[in-house]
Amino acid sequence: MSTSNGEAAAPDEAMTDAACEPVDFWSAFKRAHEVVRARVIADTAEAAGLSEPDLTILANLDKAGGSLRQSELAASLGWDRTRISHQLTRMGKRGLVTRERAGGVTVTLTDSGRTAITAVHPGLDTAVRRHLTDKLSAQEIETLISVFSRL
Amino acid sequence: MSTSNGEAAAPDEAMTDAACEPVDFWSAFKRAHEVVRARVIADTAEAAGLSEPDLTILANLDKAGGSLRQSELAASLGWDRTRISHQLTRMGKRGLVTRERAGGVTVTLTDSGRTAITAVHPGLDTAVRRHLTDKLSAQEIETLISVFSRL
DNA sequence: CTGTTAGCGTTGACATCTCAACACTAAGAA
DNA sequence: TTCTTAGTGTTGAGATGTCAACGCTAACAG
Repeated sequence: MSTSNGEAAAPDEAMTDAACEPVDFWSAFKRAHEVVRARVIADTAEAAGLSEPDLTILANLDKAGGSLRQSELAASLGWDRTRISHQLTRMGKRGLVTRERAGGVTVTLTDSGRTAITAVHPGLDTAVRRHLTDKLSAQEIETLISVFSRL
Repeated sequence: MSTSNGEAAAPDEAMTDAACEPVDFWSAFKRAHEVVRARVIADTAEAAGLSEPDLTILANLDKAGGSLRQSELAASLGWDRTRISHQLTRMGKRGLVTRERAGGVTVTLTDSGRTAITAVHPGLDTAVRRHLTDKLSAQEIETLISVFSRL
């Protein structure tokens, strides 16, 4: 409609032509991440009335058996202390987790939280397949794993 | 105990190397994106007293010659209208851009804004190379470009 | 016992992002 | 003209992320 200027504005062009500028390659990376993120969250968290950080915390707690030290949660996610603290405060108000002092602080799933993550978990795997891995060949996935672990 | 089959997957499965599950592959994707983003921003925007959204807006305005319709800015970035509006309000208060009504709204770099983006631009390219493309082989970059454009 | 140090978590202020609701303009239909 | 519709931008509220400053606890030295 408006971008008839033959150069800018079209990220698709930047992508197919990314070999020329590292910055365009980085833009394509950001765009791909954002697109997949939005689709996966729409199919999982949003469909269950949860936010993305809610889902991230709940999934990690569930994988660890239902409770974790707050610092371990932070470390396993690569999150800041204050970010975890604020997020758990919000989730506590909504009844998804509880916190108890025991040396550090131990975070535990409530029944409500366990119910929520149990309901979402299978859909999460399905959504990631549908929006990401199903669109890639086995060899591409291998390459990406190698690349991601190097960064 | 929720993951009765999560880690007990038969060894003969011999999945394509690392990421046993799509969800783990997705986590690695998110982590890689976040790591590169943090490093690039630290070396560019933060070093110049700008935020990431500041830098994104300024770079796009500069590439377009210094001014753009607000709606075109939003379209070229894939951002929401309200997001652009709030961000430009903040940047306007800091003297980086001006806005004028002309049918729609035209956004223009101030001298201050142009100075800022001009100072950062070369460092941006360098940072992306250092933290991203220099760590990848030409073939890997080719593969990633193909993957990103498919998503 | 007292002071120090380090680790862990909280809090408040502020920046950012999203959503819903509203306002303004332009173009076309009645 | 008047009404309607679409496109565009703003605003306010709430959720989220980041930073600096603070409080608490444990370990340890004096």
